[in-house]
This record gives sequence, C-alpha cells and structure tokens, in this order.
Amino acid sequence: MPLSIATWNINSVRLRLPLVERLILDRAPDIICLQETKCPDELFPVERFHALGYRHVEVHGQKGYHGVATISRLPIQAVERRRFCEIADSRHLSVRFEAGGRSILLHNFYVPAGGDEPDPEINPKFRHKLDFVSEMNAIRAENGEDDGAILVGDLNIAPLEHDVWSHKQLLKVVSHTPVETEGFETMRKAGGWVDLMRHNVSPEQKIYTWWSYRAADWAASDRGRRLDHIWSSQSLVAGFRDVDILRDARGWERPSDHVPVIARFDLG
DNA sequence: ATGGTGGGAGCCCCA
Repeated sequence: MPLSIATWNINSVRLRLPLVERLILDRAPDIICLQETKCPDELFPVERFHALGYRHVEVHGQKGYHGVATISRLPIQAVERRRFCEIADSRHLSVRFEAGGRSILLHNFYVPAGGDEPDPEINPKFRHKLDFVSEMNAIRAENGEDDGAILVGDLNIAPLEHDVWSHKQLLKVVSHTPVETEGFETMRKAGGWVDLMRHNVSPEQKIYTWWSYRAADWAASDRGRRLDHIWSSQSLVAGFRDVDILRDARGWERPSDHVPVIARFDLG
C-alpha cells in the first residue's frame, strides 16, 4: 500500500490556501502536515480541505503565531497536543492512522526558531529552543503501542555541514551552531529516529528546504538551509521509498520561505 | 559592512 506524507511550513494557512491547493492538485499527498498556520482553530479552513477530499483535519493553532495542522485523506485520530517547556505555544500535534495493516503514530512539530543571538545566557528565545529540543528526547520512535512512528516538521535546525550553503559562515548563526546541531543529532539518535531525507543521499550533497525572504534573488544566490525534516522509526525504513523536495514551490506566487517535502512509503 | 523581506496584529511582535 503506497503512502505519502508531506510537511510544509506554510507561513499563514489562510493567506496561502491557494498554494496548499496547488500542492494537492500536483501531488495529492495522503497526509499533509502544516506548520506556522497562524490561525486560531475556529477560523481554520476545514471545509476547503473537506471539499478537496481531505475528510480528516486536526488542528492545534493559536492567534497570530505558530500553529500546526495535520490534514488527511486517511482516517486519523488526534492523539495528543503536547505542551513543551511549560509554555502554551501551539507547536506539536500527534495523530494515529493505519496503513498496510499497521498502526502508525505521526508527530507534527514546529520547533522554536530561537531568535538571532546564539547565547542562551542573554537570549531567552535561544534558551527556549535548546530546552525544547532537549524535551524532545521524550518522543521515542518505538513506543510499545504502535507498529511504527513518523516525525515531521519545521525543526529549525540544519544539522549537517551540507544542510547549509556555507558551513563555515553559519557556525555562529542560529540554526547551525554546534550546540544546536549536536543536541539535535543526539536527540534524534537517542529517540531511535532515522533521518529519511539523508537515508539515500550522500552527506556531501547539499539539501535545502528553506531560503530567506531577505535575498534579492533566492534562486541565484541559493543560500538555503535544510530546516524541515522527515524521520521514521527503524520499523518503517524497509517500506520507505523516497523523499521529494519541491524546490519550485519557493518560486510560486507569494511563496512561503519553506518548500514542501514529501516522503513516499510502500507498506506491504 | 549592514540590512535586507514577510505575516499578523494593531502603533511592534516574530520569523
């Protein structure tokens, strides 16, 4: 049974609903995980997704900032909307669904960006980011209840050298500092997670999913970072097929600064 | 060598 899961930081779901519709028409992913929806739950455009064949919509939003949503053609049940660092931000939603006779838990995350100054002593946003990632150590790929798990989202960290356009120039830039990248990889491995975007791609090859709005020509300068991720439990790796990064979406009209990433599985 | 852009709220926050 084929299964495709998309993750996309949409940067306002109401403003960019036409872009999500374009993704649906082009790719028809079975499940779409959005971040930065910036939409209170009662104003989420649920009916539009129903009309497009996505009958199952779970949201965890708030006014103005943050917010995640998981939109599905397959039946899903909301499992949890977790709070991290004892702050009421809407940054996590997990759902359960069945595919190929297996029960799968799907986590959708929006990790704090962390501000500009990479010093937790003087920048509380950076402290929050480090604490948030540390608390993610509790999110395990094998949980004893499900047959597998997938974790996606805007994790706001580019862990490897070739996840950024210039490793050397970004070592002191939030998203690629050693304290972030090391904590991130430690957390991923401790949780039993496999980095699917790198599973069949050489660590020497550049991968980006985000390009800043503050570039005169994002495509020409191509100063990107891999901030969006798709992980799975070891149990789903045999069924994993490939990942597609929709770079073209960065050039769509009024784009998000992130592009959709789609993982395809074939679960027997 | 610095500021560049964008969304949402509401006279400034966050990315």
